[in-house]
Amino acid sequence: MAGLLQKQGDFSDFGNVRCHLTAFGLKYYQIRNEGSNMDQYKEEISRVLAPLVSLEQSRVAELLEEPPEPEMGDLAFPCYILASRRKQSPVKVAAELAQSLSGKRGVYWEKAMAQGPYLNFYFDPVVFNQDLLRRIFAEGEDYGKSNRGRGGTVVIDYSSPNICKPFGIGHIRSTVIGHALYLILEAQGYRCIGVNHLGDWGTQFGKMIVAYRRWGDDQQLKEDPVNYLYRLYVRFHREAESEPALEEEARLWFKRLEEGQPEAVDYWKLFRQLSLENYEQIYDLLGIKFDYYHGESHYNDLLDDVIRLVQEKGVATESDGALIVDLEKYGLPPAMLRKKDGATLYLTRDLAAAQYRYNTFNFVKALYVVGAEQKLHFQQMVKILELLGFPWARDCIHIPFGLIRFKEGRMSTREGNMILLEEVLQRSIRLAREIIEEKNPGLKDKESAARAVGLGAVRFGDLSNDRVKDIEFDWDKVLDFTGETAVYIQYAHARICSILRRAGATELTWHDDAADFLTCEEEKKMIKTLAAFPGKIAASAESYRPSILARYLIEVARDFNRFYHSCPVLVDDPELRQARLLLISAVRQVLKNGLALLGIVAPEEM
RNA sequence: GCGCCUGUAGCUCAGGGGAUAGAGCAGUGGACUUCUAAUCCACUGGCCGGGGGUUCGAAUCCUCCCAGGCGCACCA
Repeated sequence: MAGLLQKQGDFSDFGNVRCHLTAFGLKYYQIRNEGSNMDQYKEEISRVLAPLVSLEQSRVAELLEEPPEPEMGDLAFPCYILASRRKQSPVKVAAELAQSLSGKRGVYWEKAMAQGPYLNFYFDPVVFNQDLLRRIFAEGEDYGKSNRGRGGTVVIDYSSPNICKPFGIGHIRSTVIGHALYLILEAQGYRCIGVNHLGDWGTQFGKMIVAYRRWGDDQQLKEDPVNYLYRLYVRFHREAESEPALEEEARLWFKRLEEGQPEAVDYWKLFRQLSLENYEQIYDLLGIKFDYYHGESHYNDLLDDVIRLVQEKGVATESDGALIVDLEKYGLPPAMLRKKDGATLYLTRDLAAAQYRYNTFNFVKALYVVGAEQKLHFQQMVKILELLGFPWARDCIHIPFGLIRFKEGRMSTREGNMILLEEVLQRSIRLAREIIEEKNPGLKDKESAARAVGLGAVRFGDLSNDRVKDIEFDWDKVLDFTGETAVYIQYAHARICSILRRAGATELTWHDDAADFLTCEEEKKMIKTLAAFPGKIAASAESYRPSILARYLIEVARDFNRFYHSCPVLVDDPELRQARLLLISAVRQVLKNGLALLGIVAPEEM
């Protein structure tokens, strides 16, 4: 077990330039459904209610909440705060309010009733359904989007693997979460810029050069570059335990690299190129793109300026020959910017990168989708940027995520104890292919369905849980396509497509009369859930948590499955049939739009 | 030692001041002559880590403790 833990340590160190992750001090705001139709409903109800309860209308709107059960209506006003003011029980207050509203209705709500300490409002279901479905049909692919970002630029630093190390399962979190945030923020009207901050600089290259010069073999490098480099890296650390001089030699080679010594630079270029080619295969498979591959080396020319700036501003001091920033006043340990041998560090490069990003892109936010274990690093970075007088320092936000860890004994790969992301993806796709072969042998394009399902499963597994929590890697769980998985959502989508195909309903147009037919419980619940979509995207964006959207899509699919089992769509009654076709078409739209924001493909057949 | 994160059903997790704490998996029992059963329905399963506090009301906020994880000057 100790051995395993050790391996885990190696692994996470390995995978980690930016690979694990969190946003400290982050408040998870409860988002109001800005731009969603719920606003109109709250607006109307709060306008009626405000004078009766002697509160500001906006305050009333804030207090309105959704009841836990559908029988309790659609929006509820809790009467507790009035109770203490009026010195009456909340139950009595609710009853009196209901009394004064009895027989009244609005455009959107049709009645108000007291239930215990709550005043519950019931929407007019026809108006509600018309409103919402009309909107979904009108907006189509844009349903759910908003323009809250107003074109502001958000720079998102994600994936960021370490050159010379294979793309392990540990890298998936930053890659997939970062990409989802990119898409989600884009849907909120931000201009997103994705940066892959490759770990292509640092003393590790000194180590690689030493290892390759000692033990390297051109032929093996050619055959399987990244794995071979990784083996050399592992070997370096093993040998360095008994021969500490290796470490010193590595530092020397990195120094040479920083000074531009040609042999060192040639090695570096070779290693970088080979690694990049490997990563790009995986990005292609995942459908992930970056606007810039600006690795750490990209900022080399700016490092002198950073050092000069911190010295001029008097924030840095010499200590034992190294250049550090004392952050004790701020409750943080000292941060080192230059080692005694003159070489710079990760933090130095990040300070340069932050300034570069601000100067180049003029961002409103710069997100760092990086493991939680680097929280301190980003606290130091932001504090130093503040000390340097940059007002935008507070817009640099660490989006942390938990580690992927392994059950003991689960992993016994011979070399290095690595699980390669590529292997995970391929296995998942293979399993999807087998299941499709078994369940739907007549399917035309099995390969693309298998890819959508296999890749979606892995992605969703990562996105559906709160990112701050550690994830235990478990093959059985990764390869389980039942229950709360992407497949569940994709399957609902495919079923809808199938019904629409059978009905020959390719071009559907919404008409308000259809709302009269969508009145059973499953339909009402379904429509209400669809109405929540824009608010869920906004909440995901605001708290940088794709899991909110992922969980919501499970709910949509679940509501659909319940509807599907109790309400047949292809019935004889032409009006009911048409109404249900319109409804499921709207569901399809939401599922498709939502999955797209998570980077998951929704096949029409599977 | 100091700091941060996590602790909810057997397992994996939602819920982050309000109405009886919810899903999935696992278990048991049902539902395919009917739109794909990768689905659905029912049942079983909880001192929400523990103690104190704030509040009309706490899984949720504060505080202390316990357990696990992650950090804490020449790695990234």
